[in-house]
Amino acid sequence: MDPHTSSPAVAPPGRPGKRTGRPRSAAADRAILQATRDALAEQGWGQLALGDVAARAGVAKTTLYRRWAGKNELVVDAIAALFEEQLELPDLGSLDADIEGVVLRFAELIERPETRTALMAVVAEATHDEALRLRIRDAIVDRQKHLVLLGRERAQQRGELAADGVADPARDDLIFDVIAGTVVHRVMVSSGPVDREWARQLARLLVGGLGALHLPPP
Amino acid sequence: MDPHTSSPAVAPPGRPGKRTGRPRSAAADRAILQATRDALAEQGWGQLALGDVAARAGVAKTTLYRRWAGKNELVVDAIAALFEEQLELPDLGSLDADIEGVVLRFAELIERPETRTALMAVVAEATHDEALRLRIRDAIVDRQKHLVLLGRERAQQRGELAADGVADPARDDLIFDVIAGTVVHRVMVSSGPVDREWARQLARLLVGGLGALHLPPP
DNA sequence: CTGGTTTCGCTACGGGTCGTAGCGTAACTG
DNA sequence: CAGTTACGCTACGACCCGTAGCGAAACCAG
Repeated sequence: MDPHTSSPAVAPPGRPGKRTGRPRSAAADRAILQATRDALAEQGWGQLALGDVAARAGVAKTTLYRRWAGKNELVVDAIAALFEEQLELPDLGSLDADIEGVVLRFAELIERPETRTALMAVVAEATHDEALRLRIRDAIVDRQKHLVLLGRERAQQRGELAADGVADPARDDLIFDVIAGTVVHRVMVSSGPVDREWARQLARLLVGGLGALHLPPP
Repeated sequence: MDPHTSSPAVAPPGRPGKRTGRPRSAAADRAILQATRDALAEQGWGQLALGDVAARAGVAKTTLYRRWAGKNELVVDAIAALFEEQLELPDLGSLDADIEGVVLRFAELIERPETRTALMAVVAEATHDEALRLRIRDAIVDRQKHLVLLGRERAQQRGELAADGVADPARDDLIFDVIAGTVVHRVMVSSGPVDREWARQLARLLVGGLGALHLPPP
């Protein structure tokens, strides 16, 4: 009972309850998600048809509907798989270089044709779907944010940033919104490239501005 | 010949060619665009049906299709109308205050329920539609960008920013991506409020970082 | 007033996608 | 072996899309 709560790409909870009957094909999961990404890249969100995805994956349409409730959930999982791997970022030695690295890594993901069309569309749908919003947060946003927090901790250890005794989540949120939002806007709206030079400028702007945050107002 | 090239909300080119026959109802245009915004706010992009929009507007479905090619174009015009009015921004006396004002004005538009769901969805669709991308640029993006450029010019006149002899469009683009992108990300992804305090922090970060842009690399 | 032109509302339609039901078969478990 | 669950397949009603065709309405030139 209660189907398509699986979302295998997000949370395969190793519940100890012995499952009986024929197990779900993990190969089918992978084929469906890959077919979803292919179709997204070729046709975009608007033209994406689940029947077509099932056909591409070599799977019956009913099989797809047994695992995902609809277009939104399927696409979130398909895209989230791209964000899964890269959870770490090499220490590049300075806050400036770390920000530059994070920016380039973000852009690397967002510039993919599958991600471009899917990410914005799913966020738009999430406006009227609380569950979808949480799913996006867990599967995508929090993973991005982790990289930003990682960079801040390193900078504090290096002494580049004042290590306040108390955490400042509001400032973390702001920095994250600036980095992620700027990259997304650059790619999606301005349609400009995110190359090393652009990333350097953004990093310089941020590092220069970070010091001004805790100063008293003039 | 060549229907729905009108887009009356964007460009009513006063072609001197005398039009004969029954003129198009301007009231119908307004009713359709308003009905589109209402339906967007209530149901979101995904559930938006053009037949429903026509019914809300008290207009035949065929009338709607004579003026707009499809969902994408209609929604762009419906949203663009919200961006039309506010082309100016009062001079608040300092770069810091001006940025704060621009941020609050952006948020004011983006936080509306119609805009939230429509803006992202249309940008997603524009990934595979060059004409739509240009339409969005003309109707929405350039108007936002104008505010940012206006703030920069004022700051240069005040002497807050060095008035280079040569313009630096790359820097303007960066600043615009930072402001607009950060606000959008804050509202759409982080789901956080854009209040005066948050705007103040972002403005402080930007003003602090602007000076570092033209320094030689360490 | 008359004829020409364009828009309007209305109805109807083919085509595509959605999401589900039903059935027989395949895979795995005790 | 029996029990259980997933699978492929077909079929279906429901919905929305976008267009065609019609007669009526609104405007303009003569």
